[in-house]
Amino acid sequence: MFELLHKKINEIISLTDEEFNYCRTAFTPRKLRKRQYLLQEGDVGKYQAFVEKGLLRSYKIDDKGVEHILQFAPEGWWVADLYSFFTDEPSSFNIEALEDSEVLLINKSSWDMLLQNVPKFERYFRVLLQNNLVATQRRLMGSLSETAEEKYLKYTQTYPDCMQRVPQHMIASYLGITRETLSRIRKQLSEKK
Amino acid sequence: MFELLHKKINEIISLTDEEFNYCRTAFTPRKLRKRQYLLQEGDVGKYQAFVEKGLLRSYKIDDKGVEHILQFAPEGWWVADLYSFFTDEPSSFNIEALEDSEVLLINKSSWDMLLQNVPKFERYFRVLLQNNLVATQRRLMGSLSETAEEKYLKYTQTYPDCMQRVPQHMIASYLGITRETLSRIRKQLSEKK
DNA sequence: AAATAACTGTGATCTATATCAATTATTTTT
DNA sequence: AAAAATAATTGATATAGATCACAGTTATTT
Repeated sequence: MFELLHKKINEIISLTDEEFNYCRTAFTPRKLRKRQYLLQEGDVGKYQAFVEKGLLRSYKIDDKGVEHILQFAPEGWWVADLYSFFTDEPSSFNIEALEDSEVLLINKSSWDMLLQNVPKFERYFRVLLQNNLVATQRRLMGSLSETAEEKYLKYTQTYPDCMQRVPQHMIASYLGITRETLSRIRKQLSEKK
Repeated sequence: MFELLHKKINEIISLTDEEFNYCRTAFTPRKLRKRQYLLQEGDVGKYQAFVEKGLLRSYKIDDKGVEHILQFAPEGWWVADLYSFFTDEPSSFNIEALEDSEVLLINKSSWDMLLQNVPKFERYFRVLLQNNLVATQRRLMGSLSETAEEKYLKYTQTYPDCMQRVPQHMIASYLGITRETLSRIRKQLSEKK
């Protein structure tokens, strides 16, 4: 159950067996069925989730009722509403399993304890955030400068595995375009090459 | 020279005098004249900069030659190309002073030493990154769901001080719209109210 | 295996914002 | 204070992508 987490942590910091055994106790495993929600808009995002198996997405619904996907989280990724988690404010995000999934949940107090007892974890999370920030900045710059087609090609090339597991209209929502536009782009691409 | 940095660090972690004195040695002060560059596209971003005085921006130029502003950095903010800083790859960003400014620079090896000698800094940077990530995610979601007018109102309300110090066409570039569109939006807003 | 629900494709039309082009402020430099 | 550079405004026109509407597929559920 904790193999992938262990492996991922080890890529960034090295833990003694004792430290990792303590770490285990901080998490609660949970299984999710396809379409099950880990967090719904309006609730407080009490957990950060590490995905051991399956695939989740976090998204938000705007004033006009349109969904916008912030993140897909396949195996080995973290997903949460960080703002809600750290402030205890109600979340504006939804987090939903797109496949039957297994996640490891950590709540705020366990997380605080973990950092206190194994300070190396400050570094682990710092590195994760750093990488996530760089990727999010790229996505933002791209969303301001690229055409719909460029975005589509970029993300299917960057996350080919993940994009294949996800329905097209969600890819569109992730890219910030409509499903109709994405459908037309795919048609064009298949015709020209 | 180090007052603001000291104050800002203290908001997140508490340092002994000894620790802060060590911290000082990690930074090099630098004055920048208006329009002077701290980093140019193609060079490696060797420093993270803390702004003690003045105002900088980081931006990127896309394939069509259009500028896109990632960040304005007034007093108390950090600015850098994190990707280039951590990987030593050439940067695709430019960082330019928009006013005469004073910054504190820290290079990679000093930064590594600082984290090694004062591990509390892991937490300081983790918290900075966390806040930055949340803000960048918001900006991304906004860029996908809001109209040009909504974006304009949101950012002038969120950063009123900063937005007033910056020429209009740069606000437009930050929002991801053209200067013409911004000009028309401002006209409408001034007419209707 | 039907029935239902979820997803994808395609045409017709609309719209917010971009682009192009020229004019008028406003700063900055000499 | 004039000249030069930079920034902002305004009009006319173009366009990428949105919206609407419906038909055809593919998955799930009963």
